[in-house]
Amino acid sequence: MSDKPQTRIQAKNRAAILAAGLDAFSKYGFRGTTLDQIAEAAGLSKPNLLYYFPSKDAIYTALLERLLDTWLDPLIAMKADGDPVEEILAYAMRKLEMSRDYPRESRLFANEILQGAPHIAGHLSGDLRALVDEKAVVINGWAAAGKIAPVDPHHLIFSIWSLTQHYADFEVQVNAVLGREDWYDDAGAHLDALLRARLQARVPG
Amino acid sequence: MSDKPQTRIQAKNRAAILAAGLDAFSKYGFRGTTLDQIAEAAGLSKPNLLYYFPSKDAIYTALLERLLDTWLDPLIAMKADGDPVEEILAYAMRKLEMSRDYPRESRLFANEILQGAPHIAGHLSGDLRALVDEKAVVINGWAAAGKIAPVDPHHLIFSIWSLTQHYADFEVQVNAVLGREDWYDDAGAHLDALLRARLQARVPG
Amino acid sequence: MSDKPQTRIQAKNRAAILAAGLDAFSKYGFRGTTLDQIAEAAGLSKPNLLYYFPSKDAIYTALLERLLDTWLDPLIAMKADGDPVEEILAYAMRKLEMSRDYPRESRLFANEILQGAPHIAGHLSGDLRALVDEKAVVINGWAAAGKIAPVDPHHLIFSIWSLTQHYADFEVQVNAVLGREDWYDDAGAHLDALLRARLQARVPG
Amino acid sequence: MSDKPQTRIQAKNRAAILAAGLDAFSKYGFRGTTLDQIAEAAGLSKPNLLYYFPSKDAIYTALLERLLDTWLDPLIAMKADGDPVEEILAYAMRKLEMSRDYPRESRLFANEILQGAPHIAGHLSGDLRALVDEKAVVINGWAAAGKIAPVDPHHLIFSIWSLTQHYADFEVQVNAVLGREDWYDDAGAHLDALLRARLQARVPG
DNA sequence: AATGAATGAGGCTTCATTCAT
DNA sequence: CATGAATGAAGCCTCATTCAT
Repeated sequence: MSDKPQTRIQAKNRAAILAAGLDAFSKYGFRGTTLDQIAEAAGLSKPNLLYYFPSKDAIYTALLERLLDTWLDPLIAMKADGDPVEEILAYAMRKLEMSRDYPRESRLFANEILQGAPHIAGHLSGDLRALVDEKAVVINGWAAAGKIAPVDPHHLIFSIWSLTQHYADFEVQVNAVLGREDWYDDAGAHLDALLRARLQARVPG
Repeated sequence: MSDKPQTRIQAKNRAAILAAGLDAFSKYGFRGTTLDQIAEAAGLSKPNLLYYFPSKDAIYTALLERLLDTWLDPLIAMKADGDPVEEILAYAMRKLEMSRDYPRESRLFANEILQGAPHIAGHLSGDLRALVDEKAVVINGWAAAGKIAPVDPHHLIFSIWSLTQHYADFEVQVNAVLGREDWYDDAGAHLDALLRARLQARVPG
Repeated sequence: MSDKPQTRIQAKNRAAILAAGLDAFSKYGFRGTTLDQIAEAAGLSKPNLLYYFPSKDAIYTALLERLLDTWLDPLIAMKADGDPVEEILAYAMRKLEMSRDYPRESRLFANEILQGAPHIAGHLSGDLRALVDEKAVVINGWAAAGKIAPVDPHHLIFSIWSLTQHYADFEVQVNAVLGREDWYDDAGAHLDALLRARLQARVPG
Repeated sequence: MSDKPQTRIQAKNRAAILAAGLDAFSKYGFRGTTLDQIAEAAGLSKPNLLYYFPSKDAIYTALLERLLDTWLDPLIAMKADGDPVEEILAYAMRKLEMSRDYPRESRLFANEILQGAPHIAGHLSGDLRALVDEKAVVINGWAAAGKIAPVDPHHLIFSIWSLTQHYADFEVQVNAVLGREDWYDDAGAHLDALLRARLQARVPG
């Protein structure tokens, strides 16, 4: 948010702290993470760490804010003037990619929500809700135009969230059940088929 | 596991502790929960609580074990000799009901998995994997018999898990985005349509 | 001390408690021993144990008193009218036997003294001192009569105590250094030779 | 072991902690000593104390290691090329001096052994045993050369240990029985006579 | 910009003892 | 005689944060 001018060393240390914090918070949760862990992983002493961020909570909040900055980008990128099915599928695929490329961020977010979203409740019922409502209008428009099968747009979006984030948030379970870790392409194909079938379903009658 | 005979007071207090523990652990995670919270909610002093369970971990583990005892029941109940589409949809609906009726259990499980499943890693790659593999054979059989569209059975099961558990695990987000809490029927209808479309899809060509 | 009439079961349980207490206190010290340990080893519930002895301290004190009842017997048995050298040597041998036969009692006593003798300080400067002084007179008499070499009687008695109790109190060290546990006869022979040489030493001149 | 460079304040506080710990552990044993006691005596807060030593056990272990570093020095100093009787007597006198000058260390050691030597069992059957065996060879050599009377060297060493350490470990008893505390010279004279008589004894026949 | 030192609050657990039956 | 239930006090240790330099 705030863009204070930073020296190079400041930028480097702040980045190291955030990286270490992301690692720890996504793995152990807020309470389960200690400043010692973060300081150690960031290569700083604890007081020095607190020179960059005033408190543990500040690190966590900074991570969450940074996350929210990009978390919605894939949905924002879904444009009304594209091909409806492809737009929706592209959105789902972007989300799946994020689960692959940024699983820690996904788990950080999941943790926050699980705990009741204490830090971002406002964001959820504010920015997020507004964006989803806006995209719901788009989706309803596509359905009204006969470009996709009629569908509850909110729950469609929830479905895309859950289907994709699952691969990051429940990664250990996926790995354990499949017995291997190279399942990404299969997941993508499956997701494509699942959504495509639904969006192109003929209305009975 | 071992069912020692318990006095009435023991049964009552153990139940109170487990109830309080479920509440707290599902909300704050293992580390974020304190024995004081649990003791207070259970109406016991802290040492008295430890008279019934030897440690914080023991409470958590007992909850997890109790959960795992029933967690897989819906999947187990999916029978090879029923109507394929209806069996799968019934399974999904049972899972959705569980998200409605036992959201704390779902969040407890989600928390455990998010942290890397430290307590139940063995269960995941043992019992769970075996059950899923077994059901995958059934699903593949249905597809081979032309009763459902060909589908990756493992990822289909993951989809059902994620789609349904999402409503428990991300409940605050769902509520915030929808602005209301009576969305259960809509979710069910959406889920039904989504899966039905996929299972009955005609293979192109 | 107090000889209250006891039922058979009372006597049995008191004995079991004292046996278990001796075992534990001699091994872990007063603070390092828990009532749970004693109760478990005695085959009683903790409240039941406290029915027989009102407190942990009472068990410890009872053991100490029982010990003191016999602790001085070997010295008491050293008689002025016997053969001086043989009387003294017999005393030393009786003490050595006690180290072999009652090492836990010896360690219990050593522990108490090491801690500053909080429970038996009075006994030390009372009964014990009187007895030692009395025997010192006897020893001095023997020396004056030319039956043994002149010797400081108090320090002679200290020597016998330390030389013999060492084999009980420092048993693990003795075993570790010797690499075997069947050293009792050697210790006896050594002790005999050591004291005999001193008592029969010709006064130079 | 590792001699990390320490700031002056570190050296001071570590020394204060070790001094306080020695006092307490030698008096009350490991279990009987509390961190509060040590912290209070060292003039530090409890968490600050734990800033210097990671645990109660670490303090105890550090004390024990420091003790073992010098505990054997008197025996090591007994040289094969000196006068046998004087070497042995000098050893005994050095040990007696240690009982006078470092009684707390002696009691700390006695406590550890009494409890079964949980921290230093390895040392006893390792370093200690090797050293004693080595000196036993020396003593046997002296006896074979006719310089001292034949004697079991291991038990001779045990005798010296017990006779001297007794004055530290059982100090309260010695004081109580003698009714005074200035007995050191008498003890030395007695010890000298006792050992000298044994070492110079003519073999009968 | 950085660190060594310090601490108050709290967390889990133990334990001697008491209460009620 | 005996036990299940309960507790207050204390013990070890952790941790976010502050202080001093």
